[in-house]
Amino acid sequence: MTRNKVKLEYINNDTKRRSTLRKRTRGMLKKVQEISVLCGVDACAIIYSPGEAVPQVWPQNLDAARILTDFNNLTELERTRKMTNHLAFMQARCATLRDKVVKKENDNTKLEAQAILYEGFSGSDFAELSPNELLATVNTVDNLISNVVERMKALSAQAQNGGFVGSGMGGGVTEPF
Amino acid sequence: MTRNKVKLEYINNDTKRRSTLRKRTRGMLKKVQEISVLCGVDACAIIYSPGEAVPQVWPQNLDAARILTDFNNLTELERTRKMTNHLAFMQARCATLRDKVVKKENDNTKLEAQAILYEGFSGSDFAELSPNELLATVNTVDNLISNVVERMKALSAQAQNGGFVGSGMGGGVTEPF
DNA sequence: ACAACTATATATAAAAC
DNA sequence: TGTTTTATATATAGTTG
Repeated sequence: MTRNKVKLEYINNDTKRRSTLRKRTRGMLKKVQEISVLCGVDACAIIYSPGEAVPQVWPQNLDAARILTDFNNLTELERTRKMTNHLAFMQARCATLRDKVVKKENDNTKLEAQAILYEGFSGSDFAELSPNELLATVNTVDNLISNVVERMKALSAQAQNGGFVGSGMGGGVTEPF
Repeated sequence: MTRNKVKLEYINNDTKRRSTLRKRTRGMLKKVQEISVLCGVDACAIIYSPGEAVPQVWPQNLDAARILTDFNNLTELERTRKMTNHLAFMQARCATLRDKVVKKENDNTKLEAQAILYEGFSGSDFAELSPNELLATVNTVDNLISNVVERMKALSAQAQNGGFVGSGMGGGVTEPF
């Protein structure tokens, strides 16, 4: 990861892989020592190198054995509880995100419908619309009609004779639904 | 070991030590994963953080236990592996959803901008419309509806079952935006 | 295949938020 | 107290002997 950046995947080249393993093992063990000294914690690393009967371990003394034993002595419950908590957390988070996506999708559909409508005014092609877009458009149109009707009512109340009101409403508007 | 070089000895400052532990633990676990993937070896690290009942371990599933010990309770292993898989799955899903939200948000912004633009052109505040303009609008809406109906017919002929056509028409129409 | 060397990617201490 | 940013030390990929 230095001269070239290296992808995180199994190194097929035998020589390279072994060289990398050697170098990184050294590095790892050094880091384990550092964290343990700097922070005063029990830490331990084990790396199985192919061909080596005994894995590389730090710390090299029997402290390692004690650390491992401690780990194994953790009850199964303790170990799995942490995982469970983590899982529950992730699930909750996922649920939230899902809701968010749904909401965004809705907003989106409405905005698209609106855009389509406006485009409709300027003569866009309905043959291109998908079923969902059509439905959204229908909704928008309906809303538009409500607005128009309301406006007309207001006007007809305002102007006593209201002659124009009866005319335009007819056939096309309400029937197809 | 970066802004300042740090001596390899116990860090007395509480805050610093804890911060260092957190950061280095992350780093360590990452490196364990890397060596294990790059070189295809079994590797495992355990770090006991004060205050945490359970040590930080990589790999996070009980493969760690397999690496550490010879115990082979297959049932237990299987069970935990499932949880681990599930967890990994959830994590991936969360990532995807997060991306989706971002994307939707972007789409949304664009659409909003578009809507604003169109609105600017057509100045469509209905309370402002004159009777004549209303009539024009009604006609336009009428045309829109014809176009939509035509398109729906085409689609319902195209799709044998035509399930969508019947569904959304009624109730949704009144839903305002 | 290994150790030493270098150029670069990473890790991370400290600062900023 | 935890995350993000920044400057620097460290780790290490590719190279050389």
